[in-house]
Amino acid sequence: MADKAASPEKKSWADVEEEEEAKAKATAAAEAAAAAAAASSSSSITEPAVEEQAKQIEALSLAPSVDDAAGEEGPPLLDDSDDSQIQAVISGGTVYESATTFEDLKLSPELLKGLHDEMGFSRPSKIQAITLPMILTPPYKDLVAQAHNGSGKTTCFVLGMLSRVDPQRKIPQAICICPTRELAQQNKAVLMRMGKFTGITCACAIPPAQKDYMPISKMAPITDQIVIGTSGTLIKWITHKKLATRDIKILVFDEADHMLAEDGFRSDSERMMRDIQRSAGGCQVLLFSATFNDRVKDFVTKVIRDGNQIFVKKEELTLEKVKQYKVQVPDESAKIEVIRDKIFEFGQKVGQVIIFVRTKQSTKNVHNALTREDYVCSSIQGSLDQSEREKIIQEFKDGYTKVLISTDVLARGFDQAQVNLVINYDMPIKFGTRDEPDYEVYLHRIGRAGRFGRKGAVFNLLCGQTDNVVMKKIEDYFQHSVPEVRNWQREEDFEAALKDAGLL
DNA sequence: AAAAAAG
Repeated sequence: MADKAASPEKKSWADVEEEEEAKAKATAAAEAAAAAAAASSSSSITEPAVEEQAKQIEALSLAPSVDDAAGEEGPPLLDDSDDSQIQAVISGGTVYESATTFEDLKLSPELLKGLHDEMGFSRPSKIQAITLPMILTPPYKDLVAQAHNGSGKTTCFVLGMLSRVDPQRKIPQAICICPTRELAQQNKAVLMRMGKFTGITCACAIPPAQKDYMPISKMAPITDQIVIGTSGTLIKWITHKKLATRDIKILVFDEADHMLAEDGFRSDSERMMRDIQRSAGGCQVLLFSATFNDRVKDFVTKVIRDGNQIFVKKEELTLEKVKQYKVQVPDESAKIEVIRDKIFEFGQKVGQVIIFVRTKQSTKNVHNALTREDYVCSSIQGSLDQSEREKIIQEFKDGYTKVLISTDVLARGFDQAQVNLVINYDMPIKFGTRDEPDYEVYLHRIGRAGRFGRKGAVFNLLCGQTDNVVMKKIEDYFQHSVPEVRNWQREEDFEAALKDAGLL
């Protein structure tokens, strides 16, 4: 309680790094909106005390989510003292105390040690404070939770899995499904660090590299308590009885909107859910993502009927600290020129860069075009052999390569704090359309910069009329106007943009 | 016109 009053700057995991300007103010405001959404989405408020709390939360949502410099009029800035008014969030008639500290959550000493000593987290982030009690309190209701990119969702479900697993029993008790192998591996790495002192083990269910191929019949049954993987391999392990599902207590869908989208992994996900629910009975389902479009949200709320729900309005979803820009270029070769001669000039000084392209072939083309003796670039896409994918990711995470060209394989979830510049070489388009943006992919891509409230910049390279139509639709959708870099040939214009973003 | 996973 005492530290609550004396915390003008929010000491959470956002500031593990040295940046003191990463005060996570934007995150706090945005997450309050999440809490408000949670309160308003619950229809059955009965207890008066609860109702009052819900009103407080609702009131918070009226505060602007803009911080400094935005210059918009309106009520005063939502800061941490207001923020601390959030004590409980209710949903479906169950009351949950929001957690102020990890200690409030009655986590095991081993887990607390992992959080503090290994991860360096001092306090839960907002989404963690709200969802962890929901995840960890009986009757272990299902949960669908939306929160901003880089706000700490992974910790929510990793802690959930680690807490609900019995370390003494050497059988699978928790499963996490991810859309890409990279994300599965990353989540496993986080879980292993956080659970370092628990003795809990974890298997990664992704296809092996060519050189490690082994027929499934020769594979030993899984004895790890937790399995994290991609849908195809998980299903394969289950159908070949290498992964027993009867003791699964918790099933997590990371990037859940994509895992449940019709043009995503819905059929695989439904099959997993059906099989596990059938063999394990009442297993808790957790759905996490930064995005849930109306279509998916509609479907999800039908699937998770009796669960807790937290949603964020799409207008409040863009990260304040990640400045977006558009750059008009005459043709494709100008895109290369801009990246090489303008953006790299400054971008390289600043941190790491991810360049998103639409097709696998483009990763190679752009890679070749950008390769010069003084720039170390690498590129990744899903057709590479697994060992190659791992090597490229490792080199990037180690900071050996500064510029990574990627398809949307890395659009979601990929977490590298040093990435503060994202370039949309191609704009994300819904498959089968010419000028219909994929809003969710756009948001996820730009979320690769600005992890945990850090500053970042995005350059959208626009060439031709359809690109402009797409950009305009994106601005309208998120109700966020994107300024233009005036002249693609002027280095000073890019310098100004990066300065404005706080990167220079 | 096609990212992603996997058979």
